[in-house]
Parts: sequence; C-alpha cells; structure tokens
Amino acid sequence: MNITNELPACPVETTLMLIGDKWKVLILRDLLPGTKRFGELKKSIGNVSQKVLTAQLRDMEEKGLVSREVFAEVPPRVEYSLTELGQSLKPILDAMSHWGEAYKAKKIV
Amino acid sequence: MNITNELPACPVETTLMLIGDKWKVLILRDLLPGTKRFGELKKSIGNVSQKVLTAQLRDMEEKGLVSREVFAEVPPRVEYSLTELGQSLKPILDAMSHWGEAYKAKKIV
DNA sequence: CAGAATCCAATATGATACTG
DNA sequence: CAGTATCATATTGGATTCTG
Repeated sequence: MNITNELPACPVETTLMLIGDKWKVLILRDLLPGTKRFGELKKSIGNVSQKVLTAQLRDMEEKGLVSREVFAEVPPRVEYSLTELGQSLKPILDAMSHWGEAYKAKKIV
Repeated sequence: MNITNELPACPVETTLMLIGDKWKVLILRDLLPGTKRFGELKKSIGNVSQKVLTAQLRDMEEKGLVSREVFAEVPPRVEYSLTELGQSLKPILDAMSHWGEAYKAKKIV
C-alpha cells in the first residue's frame, strides 16, 4: 500500500492506516520515552512474539514512524527509536492515556 | 472478558481494550455527530459487512459505549447512538483527526 | 430493515527451531 | 541478541441465505 498517494478522504482513517492496531500503539507508547533495544521493547510490551514485533517494527519503519539502527557488534545490538513523525503522534497517545485513567477512576467507584 | 475488573495497569491498554480496533473507531466517528440507523451506519462506514458491523455494535453496547433502541415497527427500525461514555472518547477521535489532517497536508507538499 | 446463521477464505498470531 | 523460516492454530472477515 502506498502511503504517499490515495489517502482516504477522512483524516481519522488516514491515522488508522498508520497506527490502526493494538501493537503499533503499544510500540509507540514504549518508544515515546526514548530509544530501546529490540529485547527491551519485547519485554516492555509484554505479550508479543518475536515474529509479530519484528513485523510491526518493519511496517512502522516503512511508514516512517520508527527508525532502526544496527550496531556492528557481537552479539548484535539493534536500537529502535521514533522518528519526528512518530513522535508527532504523542498527542493521540496522551489522549488515550488520559481517557484510560478517567475510565479506571470511574470504574473503581 | 470482564471490563469492570482487572484492568491493565497501563491506561493506554485500558483504552485499547475498549476501542482497540479499526471498526470501533469508525463507528465512534460516525455516531459522534448523532444517532444513526443500522443501514445509515453501514453505508457511512463504507466497507463493512453486516455481520462485522453487528458484532462490533453488540460488543460496544456490552462495553457501555453504544446504546441501541429498537422500534416496534414494520419494517423494523433500530437506532444506535453513543452513551455518555462513548461520547467521552471524542478527544481521542479529535486528536486522530487532527493528526490525519496534518499528515495529509505534509504529504501533499 | 435489521439481523441471525452458516460456510469458507484470508489474515493474524503462537510455538518452535535455526542462524549470523 | 535479533532476527528468519516454518508449521499449526486462532481470529477475523466476506458472501450468501433466510426470517420476523
């Protein structure tokens, strides 16, 4: 799918095209504070298989949300961080976080 | 899954539990302006099968985001609208919409 | 019209083993 | 460590048919 052309008319759908699934939102959340290695990311996200995490990261890299840096070391080290575009999604994550807090607070009553 | 207990520690995940997929976001977007009948909703969302739309609406109803009103008429009429809780998600949709606009503007350059 | 039910295709995810 | 490859399973979605 070409992301530079044929964007949906609705801006919400445009956003969904880039982060319209659970995993990407979680990756975003965990990279927002800063760079992480693959293994750290895997652990902080919780229940992701290596396969899924790898695929999602590749996808986000392709979409320009994440950048990947490989270090020529043994054992290998690969660090992931958000691009400027990826960081620009923070307000959405903040809104989600805020709502989640409020929801939890109400439910506990 | 019980939504009143055992919420994830992370508020973002809490939010994902309730609207963590494409369809629910689109339903939210289309009900935010006001009540809609099933058929209208189906048309405004675009590419949803009846089956999927029905399932998603039931799920959102169960989670307290959507309310469903059946009119005892022939042919039947069923109207869907957002509950207060559903409407409280508006800021998230707004953030997504805003980001989508900005993204599109950049890409057109 | 709104939907339930059924069958089938497509996709997503998990588990495991292997490698530079 | 950070993958890739493969197989098996689970979940999701589409198409169709039937009904109050």
